[in-house]
Formats: sequence, structure tokens, C-alpha cells
Amino acid sequence: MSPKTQSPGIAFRKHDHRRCQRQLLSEATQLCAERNLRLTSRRRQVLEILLASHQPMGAYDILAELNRSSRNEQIAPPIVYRALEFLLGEGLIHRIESLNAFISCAHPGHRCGAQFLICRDCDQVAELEVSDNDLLAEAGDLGFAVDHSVVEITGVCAECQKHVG
Amino acid sequence: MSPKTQSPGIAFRKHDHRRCQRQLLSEATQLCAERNLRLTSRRRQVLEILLASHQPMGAYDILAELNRSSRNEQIAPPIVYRALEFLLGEGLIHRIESLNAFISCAHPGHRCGAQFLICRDCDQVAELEVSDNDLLAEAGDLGFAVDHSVVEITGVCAECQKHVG
DNA sequence: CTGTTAACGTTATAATATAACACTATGTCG
DNA sequence: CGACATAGTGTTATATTATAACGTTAACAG
Ligand SMILES: [Zn+2]
Ligand SMILES: [Zn+2]
Ligand SMILES: [Zn+2]
Ligand SMILES: [Zn+2]
Repeated sequence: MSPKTQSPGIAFRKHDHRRCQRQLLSEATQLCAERNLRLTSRRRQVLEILLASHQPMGAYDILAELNRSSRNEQIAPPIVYRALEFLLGEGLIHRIESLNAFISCAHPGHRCGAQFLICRDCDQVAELEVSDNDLLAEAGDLGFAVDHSVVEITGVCAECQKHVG
Repeated sequence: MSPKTQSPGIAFRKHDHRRCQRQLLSEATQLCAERNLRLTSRRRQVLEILLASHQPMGAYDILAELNRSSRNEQIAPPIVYRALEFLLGEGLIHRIESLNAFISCAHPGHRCGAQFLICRDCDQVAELEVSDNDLLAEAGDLGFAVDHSVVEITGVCAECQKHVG
């Protein structure tokens, strides 16, 4: 049996992230093996950068991180974007459209889109996994065949609401 | 009594768009009057460009359109972005994050975010107005104070599904 | 008018993303 | 093994989207 995925909203709760990180990387490795795909070192490198936190990162932040760790090579944007493209395609990461940023997936494997809560105070982002019935029903009524959905809710997280008062 | 707004999914149905356009522009004018805001000629110009269709347009497409219509001035990006910012703020248009594009709002006034169906075949975009209970419930459970929500569903519209088979 | 502010115009530049093409690693088959 | 096909990588240049900064003009209140 494969390891358990993270519960919704993990980023907003204290947890043993070291463990979380290891688990997600191992799930990714396994998933690529099952699908007969190559999680090359570049791809893993980019995934690991994103797995280091539950924060979203811009492509150029990732690029900078790559260039920091790997001395004496100068890595260029296409390398990052290609790795991101692969990881997106396999549902190992997500793109946050409203931030032009990328974030590691909290429960890899689902390719159909996720939902995010984005705190505009602390910039933390939590991935949910809600079945989005109301919307899908409406789409269905109009005969629309859903492919991918982007749901990004901006606001203030519980923690930050306390600190404002 | 103010004029009726468009029903959900208007862009996917045949309708008298000339009328639709006039109505939305008049609603916008009225709404700005009520709010004591200036719908200046630049702002109206940009709104009219977006009202010309129910299609999303990139900022630079709008810019090109401005430069086409107004001979002998060369308009620059900030002008467009500022008009867009105003229109967004008043809920007269929306930003489609996953397309980096802007679209006229089908029922102006609601500032809290909308839902879109985006056909990847014909590029048409329909605005819905669904109360998004499942998501808001989950956000509520986590104590998250919602501010703005982005919902963009990509797929194939009913019409395009026919033409594929 | 005259001071105050909002909107506009202009220039330059930042931030994000991709096209195009050459090179290298990986695996297949004779 | 060695030739081939293909997927992945590296490199350069450039496209696309968006904003900073600052001066000018228009609108409006006193
Ligand atoms: Zn974690
Ligand atoms: Zn927060
Ligand atoms: Zn219409
Ligand atoms: Zn369509």
C-alpha cells in the first residue's frame, strides 16, 4: 500500500515537515516509476526546491535557487520551465495562476486541478481537496466537458486574523 | 428599477449582442454615477473595447485596438493597465488569470469574484454566477476569511463537442 | 483664480515565458 | 558492440505581460 497523502490545509498547520517532504518525494519517485517516466535529476532538483516548503515560488525564484546550489553552472529559464512542465503534467506540482507561481502538490496523483486558499497577509497557501459539486453541476447543465479547473481563493487565514485585531 | 443583467453562460448562446452591449454600457454608466466615480473617456473606451465581445482580451490586444482607433496618438501600456485597474476594482470587468486576459462582466456590480467556463476549442468564455457553497464551507471550516475568489474551468463547450465527433 | 487631488501621458524597465536550435544521454535493435 | 531513434538538456535570443517613476493636464472645492 502506498503512503498516505497530506490532509487538506496542511500548510496552515504545524507538522513535521521534514517527514512530509520525504514522504512526498518518495511518492513522486514511486508514481514516476509506475508511469514509466523519468524523474531525472533536474526534475527532482526542481521538485525538491518546491518541496522544501508549502509556499508557492516563481519560476525565477526556483531558477535563482538552482543557480545558488549548483556553483559554476549558469542555468537558464527554459530548463526550469521544462522541469515545471513535466511536474505539472504529472500532477506533482500546481501552478497558482493568480500569483504566477508554482507549488508542490499536497496529494500527488490527481491531475484534474486543485483548490487553494491564499493568505494575502502571510502569503501561505493551503491546498484543499473538495469535490466542487455546485460548479461541476452548473458546467454539466450547460453541456460543458470539464478538463481542468483553477480555484484560488484569496483572503486572510485564521492565524493572521488573530494578529490583526 | 435598474435593467436586468445577463443570465449565466450568455456567451455560449445566441443573443442580440448589440442590445446586450448597450445595456451593459448603460449599467456601467449608472453604477459609476451612483458610486460617484468618473467613467472617463479613456475608461469608457477600454470598457467598450471589452464590451464589443464576450471574448477575453489581453492588455496588449486592447492597447493595439486603442492605437488602431485613435490615429495620431501612440498610447502606452500604463494607460491601458490603469483603465483596467479601475474597471476591475468596480467589478465592470474581470481578469481571467489562466489566460492573462480581461473580459467584460456579464452582470456588473458584484465585486467578489466570478466563475468562468473556458472552451479550449473555440476560446469562448462564459461567466457563471453560482453560489460556491462547497468551497466557501471548507474555507469557513478552516477559519479562512474569503476576500476574492478565482474560479476558471477549462474544457470543451457543448457546441464544440458536436463538431469534433 | 488657486490650491489640491485624480487622472493621464511618457519613458524606461521589470518580471514572466517561449522559440529555435545544437548537443547529450538513454534505450532499441541488428 | 555500434548505428539509430528519441527524450532530455543546454544555450541564445526574444516574446509577452506588467509596473515604477515622474512630469503634465483636467476636475473640483473653496
Ligand atoms: Zn509539510
Ligand atoms: Zn496568513
Ligand atoms: Zn452579449
Ligand atoms: Zn467551444
